[in-house]
Amino acid sequence: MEFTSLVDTSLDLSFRLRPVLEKVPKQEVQSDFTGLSRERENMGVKNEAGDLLEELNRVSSENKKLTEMLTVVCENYNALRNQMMEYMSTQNGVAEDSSAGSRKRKAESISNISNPVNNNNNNMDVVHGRSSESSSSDEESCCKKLREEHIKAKVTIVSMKTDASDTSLIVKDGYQWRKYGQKVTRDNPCPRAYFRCSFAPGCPVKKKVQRSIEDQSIVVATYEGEHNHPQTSKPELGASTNTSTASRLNVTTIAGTTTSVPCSTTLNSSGPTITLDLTAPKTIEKRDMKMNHSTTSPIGANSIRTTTTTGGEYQNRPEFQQFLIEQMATSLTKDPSFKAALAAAISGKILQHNNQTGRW
DNA sequence: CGGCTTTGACCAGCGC
DNA sequence: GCGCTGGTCAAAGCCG
Repeated sequence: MEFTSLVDTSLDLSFRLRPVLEKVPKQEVQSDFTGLSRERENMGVKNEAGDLLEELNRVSSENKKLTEMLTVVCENYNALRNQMMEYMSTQNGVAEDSSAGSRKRKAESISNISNPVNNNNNNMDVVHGRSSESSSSDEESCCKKLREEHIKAKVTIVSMKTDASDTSLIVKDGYQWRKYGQKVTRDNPCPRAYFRCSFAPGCPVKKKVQRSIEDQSIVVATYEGEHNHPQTSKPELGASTNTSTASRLNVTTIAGTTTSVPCSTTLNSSGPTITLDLTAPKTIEKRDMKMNHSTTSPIGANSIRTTTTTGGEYQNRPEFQQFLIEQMATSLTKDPSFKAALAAAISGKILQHNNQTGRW
């Protein structure tokens, strides 16, 4: 799935404004407004119209910039993704993930992925033994990098704001998970929980969940692999959670307390990052809906950030996309400045229509 | 009783 | 080779 179709982050901020702007030259709109103000002989209205017009122009230009930036981002992303897909398609004999098996089998599987040539020459390896290994060290190094890239290509990171007092490490994402381990890592005192998808026996997807060291109210889930089965239930991001133990958990969000960046799009080295508020749509401000190509916006309360290296499976969910669209629409309609701009555009449209028809 | 979580032990990879 | 670290296993216990 193309990123552009993944989430329509163009926002179409001018989905009401653009037609007006395109059909009505700015100068014409301005004259319409000044004409309107003259007719009413009301300076206050004139000033207000001027402000609205100024705001409209500002929003329009901002949207234009955002659209251009997004276009560039999407083009770059799709180019990279196409390259990755080409590489993936050339990887013949990519073994099925053997995570459910022993580590030994896993190692063999990785070997098959990374070095199909050697795999096809097992006899040679047996014959030449150690010399074969040493002579191919460079090749192994290269394949190792490719293998890492292959794995990373399936990695999706989702960070979710939860109640800091909640110690559970559960993210309800529509799938059924079975916890198989927990570990305290060196760089983070908060334990990391390991989950496997338990819905389908052969599903290779694994998930690591750990609280952010910077903000322990943020739960970071790392998904590895791709599901080979449909979603088991509708995700309830930001809500009380997990599939199997939801009744025992209380991962709640703190609605209405955020001053975060609710919806921004960033681009890191590995792909686009979408940061959006999933729990407090009323707090979204239009000025925050700018793209930042160099940094990831801070995650405040009640926000969720998803980072996909290449087309992670999570954002591919129709529910998630619908959620994004609804969030964007809601945030826009809640924005006073957006309303003002929209009102100005509608007024301009009405005036244009009246001018064309010659009646009010 | 089956499925799940917990948790200590084990193993492999990596750096020194 | 050794120690550290992350990832996984598997036995024990819990829960519906």
